[in-house]
Amino acid sequence: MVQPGMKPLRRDAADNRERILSVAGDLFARRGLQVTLDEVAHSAGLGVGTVYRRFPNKELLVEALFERRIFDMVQIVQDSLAIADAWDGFVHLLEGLFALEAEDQGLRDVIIGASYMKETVAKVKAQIEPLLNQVINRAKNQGSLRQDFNTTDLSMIKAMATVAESYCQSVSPGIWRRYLVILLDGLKVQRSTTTPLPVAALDHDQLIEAFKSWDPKKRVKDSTDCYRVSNSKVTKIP
Amino acid sequence: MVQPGMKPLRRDAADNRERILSVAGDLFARRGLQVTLDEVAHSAGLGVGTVYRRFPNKELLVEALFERRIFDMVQIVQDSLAIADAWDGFVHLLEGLFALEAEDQGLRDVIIGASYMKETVAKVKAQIEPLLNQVINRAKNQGSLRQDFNTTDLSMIKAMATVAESYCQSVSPGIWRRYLVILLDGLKVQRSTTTPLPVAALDHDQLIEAFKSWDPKKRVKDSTDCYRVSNSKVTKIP
DNA sequence: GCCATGTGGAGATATTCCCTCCGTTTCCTG
DNA sequence: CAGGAAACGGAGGGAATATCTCCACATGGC
Repeated sequence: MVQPGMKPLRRDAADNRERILSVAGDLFARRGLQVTLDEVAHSAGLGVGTVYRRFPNKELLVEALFERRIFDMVQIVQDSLAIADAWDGFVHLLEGLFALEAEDQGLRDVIIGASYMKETVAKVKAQIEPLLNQVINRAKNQGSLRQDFNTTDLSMIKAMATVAESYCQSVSPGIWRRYLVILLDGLKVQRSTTTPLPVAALDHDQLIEAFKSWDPKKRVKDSTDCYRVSNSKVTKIP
Repeated sequence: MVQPGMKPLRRDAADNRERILSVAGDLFARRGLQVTLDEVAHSAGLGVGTVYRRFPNKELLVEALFERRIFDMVQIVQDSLAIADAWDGFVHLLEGLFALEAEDQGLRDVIIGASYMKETVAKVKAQIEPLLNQVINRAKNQGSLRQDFNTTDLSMIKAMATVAESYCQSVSPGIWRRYLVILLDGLKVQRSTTTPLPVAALDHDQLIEAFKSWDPKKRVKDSTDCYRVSNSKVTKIP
């Protein structure tokens, strides 16, 4: 990230920059891009001003964090096409794409919201689209994926698996896989039995807990790592 | 709603009250409880002050609109239990509950958010819960619903069907039924073929359109009916 | 025609978020 | 170790956005 013609950052500044990226990545993953840069600064044990010197505005911080990961999508789709069995390829596609988004609300906000990194996202989506169609049609032609499945269903299925995760992330991260399996069982043309579910359901108390954090007003000020900086020493506060 | 000991409202005031309820119901259904009372007033062709005299605050307006519909949930669950075939009862349950919520974002906000009508919602949920378990267990014992289905999955499945609708409501209302069928096909223990989908998928352009309205910042200022009031005459403006 | 009842909508109040500014502190080089 | 360039902290400016109040003015009904 250090530009060619620029002096390298002073050591403390470079450290802080890294910590900002790390903390922001955490917070965005947990609570989405709605997290304030003020809050990022606090969690990193820094003042807001410091964050804004390193990343002149929120957009640029978001770009620094997500640029790469957006292009990961392309790789996933290509990998899926390279898998010999059409159904396995389809499953690989869903698992790959959903994992990216389900486990990082920040990335989700970038990809489905139209506020940050519009052009990059649009470019990648356009690049991916024909490949998605190939994966889907291959599975339909094989007779494993239901005929009435449409390309646009992909986005909806993604939203569906993802929303389950977003409700439960704090309580049982990775639960989206449970619901993906149910969906896949619904997308297969025929099957004689159910596929075992890879993750346990929430229990009653967990469900209650999960719903609590769903109130938009009380959006959990989830405690991430917090740092304190003093005398050139950085300590992590739990 | 006219309290026993209170004078009835003047005719114009009574009319306006009705129009407020009707307009607010529409707007809340489409865009959720985030709709401003200022906006409700405008759409009804009235000033904000008028709305606030009739409903001293937003909470009370919300209650006036949704009190009944929340109790509809109980009826739906009871009906499901009365259906002879266990699987049919289960399907009836999902269709009934999801229809309520999927097609009215306001009601959804009341039921899942914890901001309005907390006590009422909590009471109804508590009342319903044991019945839900009966519906589910009956279907599992019958051997039609997958054994690993848990009561808590119900909330997640509901969120899943509902999120599809909330993306697409403006473009293809009722599309949640398409995804409910896919989910049901995934929840059945075994099946030899897929169940026909009751609603068409979005086409490519519709998907794009649907995603546009997903930007929280540009949340569609969807045009509902608007009224103009002058000389005691109310005209509807399209 | 009178007046209790109802109306409009500007704006007070509160909150939230992005970002700037500048007095102070820290690093690093000579 | 001293001096200057670089970095830091965090109060607060400014822009949105929402809820709700207030009161001069209009209206319906007796």
